[in-house]
Amino acid sequence: MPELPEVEVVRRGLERWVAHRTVADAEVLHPRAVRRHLTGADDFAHRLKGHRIGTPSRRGKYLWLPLEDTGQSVLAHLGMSGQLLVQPHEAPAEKHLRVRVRFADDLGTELRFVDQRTFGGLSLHDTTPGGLPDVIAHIARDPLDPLFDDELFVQALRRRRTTVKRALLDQSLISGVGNIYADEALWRARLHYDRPTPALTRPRVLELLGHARDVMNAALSVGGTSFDSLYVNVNGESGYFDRSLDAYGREGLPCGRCGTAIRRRAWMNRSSYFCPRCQRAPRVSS
DNA sequence: CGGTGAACCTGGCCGC
DNA sequence: TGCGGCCAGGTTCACC
Repeated sequence: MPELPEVEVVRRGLERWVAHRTVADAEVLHPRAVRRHLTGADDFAHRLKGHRIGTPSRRGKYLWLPLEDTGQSVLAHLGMSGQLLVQPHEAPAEKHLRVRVRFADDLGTELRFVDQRTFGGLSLHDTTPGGLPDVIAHIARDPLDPLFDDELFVQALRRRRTTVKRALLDQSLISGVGNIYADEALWRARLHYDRPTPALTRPRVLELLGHARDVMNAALSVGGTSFDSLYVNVNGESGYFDRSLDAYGREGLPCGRCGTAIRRRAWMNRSSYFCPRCQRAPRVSS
C-alpha cells in the first residue's frame, strides 16, 4: 500500500519522466478516478490539454503536478492500490486503467493512472501562494519535510485526547504515516498502539518521531514497500522493503528483539501488529 | 468542534 | 467448481 516512501518514489519517477512535458490530451476511462470535479471528467481532461507540467511535488501521501501558467495543479492520491505508470503508447491497457495522459512530444510514452480498488483518484485544484493545492491545506507537513516542526508536533500530539496510533494516522497532525509505518515506528519505539497521547513524555514522542523518520527513510532507500503486485513505482518496478518489516504482517513470527510471537489485533476496521512483550498495553485499555 | 466509527471499493484467498 | 464471506485500509463524512 502506498504510504509516504512509495509516493515519494513515484514522485521522483514523475520528475524524471513526465515533468516539463506538454499534455496533448487526457482520457478518463472511469468516472470515479476523477474526484471533486463538479463539471465532470470530460471537463477535467479538457483543462489539462495544452499545458506544460512543472516539477512534481508531494506532501505526505498526496502528490501533484503543477500545470504551468494556469495557477492550477493536478492532485493525485493513490489510495490503496493506485499506480502512476509511464508506459509506451503501444503497451496494452492495464485491466484497471482509469486515466490516460498523452503528451505533445516524440518520446513515445504516456502517463497512466491505474487503480484496482478505486480509492485513489486525480483532481484539479487552484494552487495556493504556498505552492500547495488548496484542498490539502489541512494536511500537516510530513516527517521528511525539512520544515516539519518537531516541537510543534510534540505539543500538538500531547494535547490530543486520543491514543498514540490514532494520532500517528491523523494526517492533520503528521502526514504520510499509514498503518504499516505506524506499526513499525511503534515497534521500534516499544510503544503499544493504545497508549494515551497525553501520558507520553516529550522525549518519548521525539523518539517515536525519530523512529517514524528512520523507518520511512529506510523504505525510501530501497524504493518503497510492496506486498503484492498492487504497488509498483512509476516504471512498473516493485519495491522490496517488506523483507525488512519488523512487526507489520508478521503475526505468529518471532519478535526480532525478544523472540516473542508478534500478535495481530483487530483495530479500527483494520489490524495492528505488535510485540506483546516489548510493547506493553496500557493498564486501562480502551 | 474534537473524537469516533462507518462507508467507500474490488479481487484474492479460504473454507465449505 | 462454485460461492459466500473475510480481508486489505486512507479518507471523508455523519454523528454525538
